Amino acid sequence: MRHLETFRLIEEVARAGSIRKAAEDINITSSALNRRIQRFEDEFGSQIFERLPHGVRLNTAGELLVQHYRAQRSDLLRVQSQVADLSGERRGHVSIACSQALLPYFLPKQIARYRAGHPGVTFSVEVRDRAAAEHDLSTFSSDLALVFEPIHMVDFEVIARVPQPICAMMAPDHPLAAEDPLRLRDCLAGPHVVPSAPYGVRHLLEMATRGGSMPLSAMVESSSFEFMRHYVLHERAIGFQIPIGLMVHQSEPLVVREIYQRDVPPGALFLGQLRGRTLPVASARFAVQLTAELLLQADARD
Amino acid sequence: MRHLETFRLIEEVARAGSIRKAAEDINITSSALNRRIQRFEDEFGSQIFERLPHGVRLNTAGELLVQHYRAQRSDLLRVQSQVADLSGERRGHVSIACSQALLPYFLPKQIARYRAGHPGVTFSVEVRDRAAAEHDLSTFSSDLALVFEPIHMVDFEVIARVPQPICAMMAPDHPLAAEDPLRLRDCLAGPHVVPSAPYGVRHLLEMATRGGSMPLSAMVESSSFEFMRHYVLHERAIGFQIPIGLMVHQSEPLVVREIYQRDVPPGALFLGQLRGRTLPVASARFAVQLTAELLLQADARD
DNA sequence: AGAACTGCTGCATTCAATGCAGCACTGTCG
DNA sequence: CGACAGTGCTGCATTGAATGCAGCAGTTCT
Repeated sequence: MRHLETFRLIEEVARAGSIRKAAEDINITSSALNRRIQRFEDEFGSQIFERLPHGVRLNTAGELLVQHYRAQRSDLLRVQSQVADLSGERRGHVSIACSQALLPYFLPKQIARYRAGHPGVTFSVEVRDRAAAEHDLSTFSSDLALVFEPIHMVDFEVIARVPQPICAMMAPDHPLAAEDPLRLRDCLAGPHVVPSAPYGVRHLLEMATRGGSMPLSAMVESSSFEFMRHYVLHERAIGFQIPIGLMVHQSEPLVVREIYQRDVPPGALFLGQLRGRTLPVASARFAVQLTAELLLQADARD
Repeated sequence: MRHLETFRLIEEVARAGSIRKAAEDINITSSALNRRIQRFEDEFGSQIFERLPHGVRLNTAGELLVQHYRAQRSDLLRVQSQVADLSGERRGHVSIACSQALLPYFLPKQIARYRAGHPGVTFSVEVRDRAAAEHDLSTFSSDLALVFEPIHMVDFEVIARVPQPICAMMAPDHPLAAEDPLRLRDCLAGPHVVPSAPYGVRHLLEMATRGGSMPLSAMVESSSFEFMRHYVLHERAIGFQIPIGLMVHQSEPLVVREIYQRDVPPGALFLGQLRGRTLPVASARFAVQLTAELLLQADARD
């Protein structure tokens, strides 16, 4: 336990970029902090910081060490959670990095449902684009990632995967509101708004229009799906989103229509964890619940 | 680093079965040790020892914790070894648990060859039966296991696998020395010596004779293959061993003959590590060398 | 009943970790 | 060029957490 303290100091120094600055943040003297780091480097057998004229920076050994300690800390949490679990306590914490689409409906409902059964479990939910979500997994700052169309997948171990067709959203009086099938070219012919670059929906739209006669020509581009959802009600425009981020029976007068799948191939929503990691009980159980629910939704759409 | 000290104490107490006894072994007072353990349990949030009238014993939480710390310590060694490696040092330690057959020829040669290239690397070799070898992996007391016909394979991740036919060994003037093919029933008709129960060779012989007309009826049973190898030269008996434990051109006048494979199916020699573990560089490199050599030997026999 | 264990705890001591002040050095800016 | 604001590092005195000592309460075995 105590040792993780030393590691916290190391992490703090790495973050601050200077021993003195880190010492201020932690409220100890710089000399004490300096000595602890020197002592650690002695015991460890190698420098972990390179000394620059304007501070310090982790060297390769340091990076390796930080990675080790993060894994170790998370594993200790897992053990504690397992111990709590075997005394029937069902305590713990679940941290999730997810795409925007999960924020309004899906995750709140799922978390509330889980907490109804296990009130001792706490949650943290962070919005991340698909690159950042994977990064969060590998730094152990999130247990689970729930993202649309992840990119690298190297550290990402897939727990569940459900297809998500791209949908168009629009005002009820939009000319295309009743069109069937709804073609992509018709959507793009009129005014439309698209998500900004790092998002999966944008990526799929790019792929679909590449080489085609009808390019993307968005009048508004945004990183917020919530903004776009509201925007299409004001200017008669088309927006794009995946079904899990939209409710069928919602209060707003929004029409949601699946785009003809030949025009835009459906992407997939991935639930994943860091490859090879053993999750704490609470996270593992919640992942099981999510998996079941996702498969249920996928079946319902067929 | 320092924290692993506390863990060493915990391990010591678990081994000794009593705080006072452990304190004597470590040369500190029992009160100090007692307090450290209590403090740890406070920080950890749960008891890890159950207090019995005659001492203490790890409870379930404790077992979980010990497992965690062993993994953590070994991972720290891996990091240190990687750090040493990136400064070009090629230091480290490789610990191997292996079957007896590897002791006389194979491992000495392989280790010497490896150390010729990397003099900074040290080795430890422990003889283990196939159950114990796997246990050594899961307690992190060995990096690699090289065993004939392992049993459980749950924590055992196979790195390489080579078939090893059962061979009969005998004096040059034994009546069966020139028999071709050499049938198992002929071997068992005369006096023979067999390995004791936990060994793979014995297991395969049992399987081969089960239900057959010619049962095992060993006059001598031993846990030492070296003993058996020498014994067959004194009384005109047949012994059994796998090829890797025997040299073709050896000084002793011993005849080694492969038994007709329809009579006794060949077993396999497995090189393995703990499932999911990342080995220190030295161990990983040595495993690569072993794998190459084993495959070479397998090809040579075809 | 007494001896020999066990884990646990109050009190004094000790030693490792800390805070303070100051040194040597580097880069910046007037 | 020189004052200045940074940096990491170190000698010395102080402090506080960890230790040792002695003793308690409880159990088991002789």
